[in-house]
Order: sequence, then C-alpha cells, then structure tokens
Amino acid sequence: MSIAGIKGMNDILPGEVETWQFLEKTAREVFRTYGFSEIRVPVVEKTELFCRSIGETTDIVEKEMYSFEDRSGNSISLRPEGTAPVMRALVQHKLYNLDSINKLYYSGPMFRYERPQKGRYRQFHQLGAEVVGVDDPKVDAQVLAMLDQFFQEAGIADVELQINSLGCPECRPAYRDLLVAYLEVRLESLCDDCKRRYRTNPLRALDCKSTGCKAATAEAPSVLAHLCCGCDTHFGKVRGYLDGMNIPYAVNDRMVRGLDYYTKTTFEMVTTRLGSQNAVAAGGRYDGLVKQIGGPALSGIGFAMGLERLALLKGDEAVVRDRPEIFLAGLGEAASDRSFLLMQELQRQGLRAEMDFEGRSLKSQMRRADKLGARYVLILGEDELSRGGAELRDMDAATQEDVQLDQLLSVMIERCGLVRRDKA
RNA sequence: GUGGGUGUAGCUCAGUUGGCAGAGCACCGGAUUGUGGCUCCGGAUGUCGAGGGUUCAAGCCCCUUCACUCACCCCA
Repeated sequence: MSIAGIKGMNDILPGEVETWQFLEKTAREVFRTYGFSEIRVPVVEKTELFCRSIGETTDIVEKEMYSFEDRSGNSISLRPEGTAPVMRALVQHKLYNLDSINKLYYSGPMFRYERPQKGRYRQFHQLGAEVVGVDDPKVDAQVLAMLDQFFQEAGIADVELQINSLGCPECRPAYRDLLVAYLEVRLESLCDDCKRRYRTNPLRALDCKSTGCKAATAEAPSVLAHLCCGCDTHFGKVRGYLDGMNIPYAVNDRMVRGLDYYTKTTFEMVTTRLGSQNAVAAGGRYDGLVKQIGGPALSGIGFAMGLERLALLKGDEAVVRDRPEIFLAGLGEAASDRSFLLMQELQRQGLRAEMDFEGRSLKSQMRRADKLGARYVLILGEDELSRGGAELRDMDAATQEDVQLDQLLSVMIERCGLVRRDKA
C-alpha cells in the first residue's frame, strides 16, 4: 500500500497553483502600495508564545495546537496563526526603535488540529498584514481599505465587509457582566455549549447557530451601546473614514473573535459561498498584545486571509494557459538531435520551447504540439536538415514557411517579441 | 471530540433478485511515405479502499478496519 499524505494537509498541484500565485502576486502589489514590508518568521515557536497571546482558554490553545517536545525537552508548537510570531519578532529585534510605525505582512502555512471540511484544513495558509505602533482610527481605516482593494483587484466578488467593536479593558468587563446577567436568566433556552461557557465566554452565545440561542439572544444588549467614550469615538471615526472612502461595509454587533487579544475594531470579510466557513479574512485591533508577550505597550491592528478559501472563491478563472512559443518536431535521429540543440538555444533566450523525447511519429508530435498550445512548430526532417532549413508552422493561422536554421532564433525573437528581461 | 454520506479505470460515474468488470471523458495508435484541432476506426488500463465471514459463486449480503467528504464544534 502506498504512503498517503497526512489528513488535512493538501498538495497544491499544477493547475491549482496558478491561482495561488495570482493571489499572492495581487496581495504583494496591493500591500506594497500601502507601504507594507514582508517579514518571514519560523513555522514553530515556543508553545508559551501562543498560550500568552491567543489565550489559555481558547479552543485553539486548548485542543487544536500541534505541540510537542523537542529533543531538549522544550515545548514547541507549529504556529496556529501568524500575528503572535510576527509580534515576537518585532519585539525581539526591537523594530519599533527603527520607526514609530511598522507595517508588515507575512504569508505561509499555519497548523490547527481540527476535523477537516470544506475550506478548513489542518495545514492551511494565511496571508496577513499588521500595523504596529499607532492607534489612530485612520490606521484602522487604512487596513480596511487595503483589504477592500485586495478583494477588488483579485476580482473576488460576493464578499461583504463586516465590522464591529469589542471595546477595550475599560468598557468590556462591564458589558461582559451585563451579558452574563442577561444570559443567566435565559439559561434554559441556550444550547449545551453555550450553557457551559456562558460565564467564561458569554460573547460566543451571540454568534451561536442554534435556534434556541438565536431566539434567547435576540434582545441581548449590544456591545456597541456599551462602549466607553474612547472606544465609541474611535469606532465612529473608523466608520466615518470608510464612508469617506466609499468603502462598503455592514456593522455586525454580534461578531465575536476566537482569539482573546482583540480590542476595539474587529472585522471580517464574509461570504455565503463556502459552506459553513463564512469568513475568508478576519482581523482586528490588538492594543494589549505586544505588552502581553513581554514587549513595550504598542498598539496594533491586522488581519489574516485564508488562502485556501480565497482560492476556492476564485476557482480557476484566473488561470491563463501558458503556451509554449515553439514546439520542435524532428523526424529521425539526426533531426531530433539538431532540434534538441535548437531548443536549448531558444530556451536560453527566454522562449518557452518544447519537443518530443520519445521518437514519436510526426502526426503524434503535431498532436502533442497542439495539445500544449504551441504557437509555432518547427518541422525538421532529413531533407530540410540536409539543406540547413526547416518548415516553421504557425499553428493558429495554419500556415507554414521555410526558414533557415541559422535564422530561427532571430525569426522567433522577432515573432514573439520576447527576450529574457535579465539579459539586456 | 460527535454525526451523516461516499469508496469500482487517470477523471466523472453506471453496475439488475449474488452469476465472466462497464460507459463517457482523458490517454495511446491509425485513416495512401512527413502535418494539429473536427470526424471515423482501433487499443491499453482495474488489489471493485483493505481484512475477514456467508455461499458452488460476492463489486453486490454480514462483520471489522482505513481513507475521503460534508456538517456540528471552532475558525482563515
């Protein structure tokens, strides 16, 4: 029996990978215009980093981390998300001393031990961005604008930007108490999960899909109505800037977060096209996080996009076929050898050239050239070879002409207008 | 962790009350010497997910197991 891959960890095959490359390229271009620099951090970190940042009682830390001891007995974990490692690096290298604002983006695999389903995998990929050092609502609006622009340029429609504010250490405890009290008298109608956690994580009930919880929380107090003065004006300004930039959004005061570090502005880019996975990007402000992992008191805001989910939404519509410029069809050993050398000369010039390595008939070489989508086919037989020429067939026009082999390079470069950029 | 669905050719899937393993697509070859697409003709391909059981006989029935998938939970 052959060895299969690990459950929930997928291969990205030719034909799919083009979509990923498109998404990554689009993100790099958009993020660059907003002044973000890439940062690359390791895939494993000390387990403690995630416990302290994400929260000891979150599902991620409690039951979803790939944690293990290395050979010296330290507990390390495959990263379940990207923000904590990036903040760790920022603190470790004191990047905040180089500039008062740091705009960083990252991309790479994350790991969570969950049951896989559509749009949810054990190894998944996130592309995220973080702004650290400034808590002005303009920064929130910039991040949201960048996210919006990414979706526009990536051509992903059918998504909605939802925003909320979760308050800060000033106002959240009071709201939380209020909500606990509200839930307490309605415990009977809550689902088992919400009953169990109404004290530890009451916000979760607002987001619960069970009909009982939906009904029970219909009249629940809204976070937005209980923000402190600072959070309320902050949220108001963010909304004002979004309106000013004509960025569409919806306020969703029942949006909650799975990670403990979020404060004030939170947001999600949601879709209805991915089964039960409705978030394709999510993020928010995390003003206490850097200090919590042992750094200075720096505010921050960021988001992460799920590449698998983006790729599912995008499908393969973005993929344009990469056609070979030329296919060299040689007949007989001598012609085949000569074709091989010619092919290499073309490739060295940056032209995509292909040939047959299996000594097939001309007919089947033509078929293959057609299948690959070659623009031109060079037909080289014994006769042509002896006089130093060949037939160059234009596959789209279905016409062909004689060319001298020593002219082939210049003819092809002229036709395809393609010279390797790094040569000149 | 819990529940449902599905495992048959490279892919998508048929397969009758248990009786020789099938189709379409894809692939390969051919249709007057060396010319693609369209058409036509021909060809190869299987551990029927795995293991066990019942039976003269199992893709089909029974048991076990694994994988994939969707949903719950949770999240990107």
